[in-house]
This record gives sequence, C-alpha cells and structure tokens, in this order.
Amino acid sequence: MTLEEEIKQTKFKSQSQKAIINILFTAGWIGNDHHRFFKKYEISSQQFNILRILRGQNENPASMGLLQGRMLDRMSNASRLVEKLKQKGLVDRRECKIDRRQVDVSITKKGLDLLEEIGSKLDDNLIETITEEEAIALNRILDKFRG
Amino acid sequence: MTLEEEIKQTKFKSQSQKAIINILFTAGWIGNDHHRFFKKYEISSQQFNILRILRGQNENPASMGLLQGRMLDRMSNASRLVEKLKQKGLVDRRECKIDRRQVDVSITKKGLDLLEEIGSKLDDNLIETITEEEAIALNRILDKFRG
DNA sequence: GCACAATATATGTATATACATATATTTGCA
DNA sequence: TGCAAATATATGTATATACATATATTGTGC
Repeated sequence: MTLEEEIKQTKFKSQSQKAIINILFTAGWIGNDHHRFFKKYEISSQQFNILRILRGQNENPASMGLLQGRMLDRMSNASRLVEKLKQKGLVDRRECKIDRRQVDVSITKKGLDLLEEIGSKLDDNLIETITEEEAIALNRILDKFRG
Repeated sequence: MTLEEEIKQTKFKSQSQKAIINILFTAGWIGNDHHRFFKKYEISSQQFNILRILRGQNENPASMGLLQGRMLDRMSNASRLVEKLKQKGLVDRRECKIDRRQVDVSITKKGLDLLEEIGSKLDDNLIETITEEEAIALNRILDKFRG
C-alpha cells in the first residue's frame, strides 16, 4: 500500500515532506513488527538492542555512557533498561573499580543463550521486498537526509 | 554522518538489514526534532497530528475510529490524546446523535488558531538536504519495503 | 421482539521516552 | 591541598504506546 492509502492523506507540500511522514510511518510499521516478535521472548526491542551491544563487546564490560552512545534511541534511561535486564538475569551490573562513578555492565550466559535462541529469526521475519540496489540507495538517501 | 558512525556499528548482515536499522534511527532523529519543535507550543507531535486530521475534516466531526485509521502510530489511545486536547480547549468532544456508541470530535477555534500559528514553521525547520528526485526515490522504496 | 454477537470507546497495567534534577565521584586549577 | 567544575549514573514526573479488558450501544438471526 502506498502511504496515501495507509493514512488516507492525499496532499503533501513536497516530496520531502511526504518522505518525512513516510519514514515515520515505516518506522512505526517496523517497530510494531519487532514488538510482536520480541514479545515471544519476553523482552523489548530496546532491551534486545542492549544485549546485542553487550555481546559485541566481547567480554569487555560496557558503561552506561557507552550503551547510550550506541543505542538507536538515545538519551537517558539506559539505567532503567539495564535494571530490567538484570532482574531477568540477562546482564550483570557492578561497580567499576577504576572509576567508581561508572558501572560495568556485561551480558550473562543466560543473556548469550537468549541471543543465540533468537538467532537469525528476527531478520527472517521480514520478507525481502526490496532489492540489494534499492537497499543501497535507501541507505545512501537516509544518510544524506540527516545531513 | 553515516549510520555506521552514528551507532558505532560496522557489521550488517545485508544492505536490507542495515536499511531497517537506518529507517528506525532516522525516524528517531526526526522524532527528536519534532519533539523539541512542538514543545514550544505545549503539544506533542501526536496531538498535533490529531489536530491536523480534524482540520482536514472541514467542519465534519471525526469519530475515534476515523482518527485511529489516519494516525501515524496506530492502535488504541486516540481517546487519551483527545482527552488531553480537550483539556487544553483545542477540540470538542460530544456524543454522536446517530450512533450513541460513537463520539463526535471536532477542532475548536483555538485549535485552528494554534495550527495557523504553527503554520509552515514545522517544515521550514528541516533544511532540505535531499533533492526532489531523491525524495521521490525514497518514497517509492519505502512504499515497496512495506510490501 | 429478544438473546447474543459485533462494534465503538474507555480504562487498567506495563513499558519506554524526554527532560529536569539529584547524588556520588573524579578532575583541574589556584 | 582544597574546592569548584565536570562527569557518570540514578530517579521523579509527564507523556505516549501495546495489549487486555470493561462497558455501552447497535445489529442480527431466530
């Protein structure tokens, strides 16, 4: 369905203005898909994002600041997400010995197992509707869009 | 900045997988911009969206169902957003005489004045970084992406 | 006409977010 | 060294969302 059909709006001031709305709408569409997918594993997509960043650290713990810098949705509340993950036993959080303001966050065996279980199912979930060339063009234009 | 620089991630399974992350990241980027913009007017972007839909109704009231169908972020809670707007005097909500399950929601003079005040400042806010041709390509690929 | 299904909206609960502010610790500089 | 500025994290508050459920009203098949 075209954007016009989806939100029943026919007039846009420009293709750029329409693109903005299209990006927001498509992100919501993907977000709903992810939300439903992760529900099976009792985590949110944001919590999954943190787990993946921690795995990428290869044994090195991450500080809250590092997590925030790599998260898709920036700003605040890495603390609260880490707290949720800790309650589920998926991460460890301990005081950083070198700088006691910081905390060392690391993924647990249970967290790694969960990531393993989820595996590639996430992306398999989305059928490939666009070609490699289109994906490359999309990435280029989005990067340019953000300036 | 490229997506890789923004989220400090260098490996993606495919251009499509990268595009998904890019769409989510860019939508968050736009969302932050909108959030800051609308703060000046003491409404949220979702509340603004509802006001704009109501203005598009040209005097005809809208039901909650109609609002939900046209919102960017679907599902539930049009009720709560309308309640917020009503408290600010920007919309009216009354029982629908024909079907008493429904409610007739309409924009007030104050609501129209606010939309007028915001005017075109919203889009002026975003500098045009991509060309018309790129915007057209972006819209086409996003529509195709959603299937 | 009436019982029951379908529809429209509202609300309770859990989650996530932005922003402001609070607290603890470290750094830097006179 | 001592003390203010900077930094890292945590938390309070308001907003928005998904989902489940509740309530009121309308439609339908018998």
